[in-house]
Amino acid sequence: MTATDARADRPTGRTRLLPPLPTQAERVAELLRESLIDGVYPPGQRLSEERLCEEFGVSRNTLREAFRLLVRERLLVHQMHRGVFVGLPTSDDVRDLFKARRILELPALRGAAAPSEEAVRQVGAAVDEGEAAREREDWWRMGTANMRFHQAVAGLAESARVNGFMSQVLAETRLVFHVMDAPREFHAPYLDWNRRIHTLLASGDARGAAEELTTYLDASEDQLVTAFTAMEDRA
Amino acid sequence: MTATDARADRPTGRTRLLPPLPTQAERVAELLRESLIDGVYPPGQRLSEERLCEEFGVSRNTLREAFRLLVRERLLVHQMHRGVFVGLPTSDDVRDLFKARRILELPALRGAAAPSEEAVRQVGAAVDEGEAAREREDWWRMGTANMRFHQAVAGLAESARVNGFMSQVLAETRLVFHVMDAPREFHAPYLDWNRRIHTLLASGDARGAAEELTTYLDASEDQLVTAFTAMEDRA
DNA sequence: ATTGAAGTATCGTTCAACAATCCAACGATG
DNA sequence: CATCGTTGGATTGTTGAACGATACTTCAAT
Repeated sequence: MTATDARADRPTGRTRLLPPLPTQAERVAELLRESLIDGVYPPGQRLSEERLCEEFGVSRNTLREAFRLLVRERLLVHQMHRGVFVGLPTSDDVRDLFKARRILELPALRGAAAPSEEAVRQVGAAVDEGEAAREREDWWRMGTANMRFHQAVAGLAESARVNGFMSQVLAETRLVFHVMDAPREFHAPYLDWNRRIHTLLASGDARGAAEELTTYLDASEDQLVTAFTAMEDRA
Repeated sequence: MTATDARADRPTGRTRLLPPLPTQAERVAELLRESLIDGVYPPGQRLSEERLCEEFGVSRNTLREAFRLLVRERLLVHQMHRGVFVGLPTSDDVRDLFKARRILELPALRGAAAPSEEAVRQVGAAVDEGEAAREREDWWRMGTANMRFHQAVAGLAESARVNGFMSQVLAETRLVFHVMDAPREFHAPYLDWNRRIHTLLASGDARGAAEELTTYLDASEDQLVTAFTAMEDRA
């Protein structure tokens, strides 16, 4: 502590107007995160520090900072002296993810007795986007829209932290879909469910919407878990 | 990629028997985390890289890796070219934290129609510990026990991810208590509530337990928010 | 009092080096 | 032939120093 500790020792209380100007590590993490949910790196694969800091043009230390972030989000797993690997979810993980989704999504939907106009609109927008993508047979965007739908449902809780948790859960769910690469026909049947849920929600029947979502989640989990256990037994 | 790419490129599928052997950055993060929830560093204070890597005996790079972890947990906030600061929650944060707690705790409690013996036992243990601490007038452990109670309630969901989210939320809540340093009389009245909730839960009345918890959370939030807004207006 | 121009301390990032550790391949032993 | 040490190479873990970039303070000038 020097004589004149010049630096202010508390953060600006002002709410950020300018975007926080991401640091390099955060930018690398963002790029990696998108690559991961896009399935660029197959689940279970090891990510070489040497190769990636070459690829991104950053130093090893910066890359490692980015790794920590994604490990915390469970997109990567870290093994001492072995390196980081793309997450490889198991059927247990699938079950746990759906437990978390029930906890996060259902109360958000039920609690939406007087939901904000904007939040409901976002749910509807995701439904529209999904149906449009199905029309165009753009299966990738359809899957993305489905994720956005569930993100919007959790968004009804109007909580920054709940939103953060939910996006983590959904990112990990993307990994699940990549383990068994069958995103096409997987999301398609659920679009109608999404539409139904939104209709009930918009009409004020949060209760009914929650019931629909419950059966949705049950069905989706069953489908995934059976596919997973079959795959695991085969391996 | 050398001719003989020796390293296995997938993580050991086996569930961890040996503890993951924490890396240095994780150990530093753990120490810092405990210091933060213990209130060693007052909320809002800036944490100097130079001073802390001296204090912990690690290099700056390693310390920065630890910082990333805690920033992600919202215990620290990071400002570009300014450094990291201990989180300084506002009344808005308090409200958001309670939204998240309602989402996480209430469904876990309600969904405990057939709760695991062990999970309920842990809830009871936290209640016992709290009352014992009150007896001894050990206010610090009493506060800790109260946190453990709510962690155990969320634990009824039996989901690793939900548990992770909950411990984050509670760690941040500790920061809230440190902002207005009044942990003593704050937790005391809630112990009886905890006892009541556990009794109802153990007797199979999850519904009633959830109602008790609802009023608990409402009261606690009100108390905190009013204290916070008063403090904020004064500043 | 306000503005503006140094000065300084700290952060952001890179680089190079070394120790620790894991893994594959090899070879010895039964 | 199978099993078990040993060894060598590759990768990660961590450090220390360096340099540019930025924000805060100081102080002078208006």
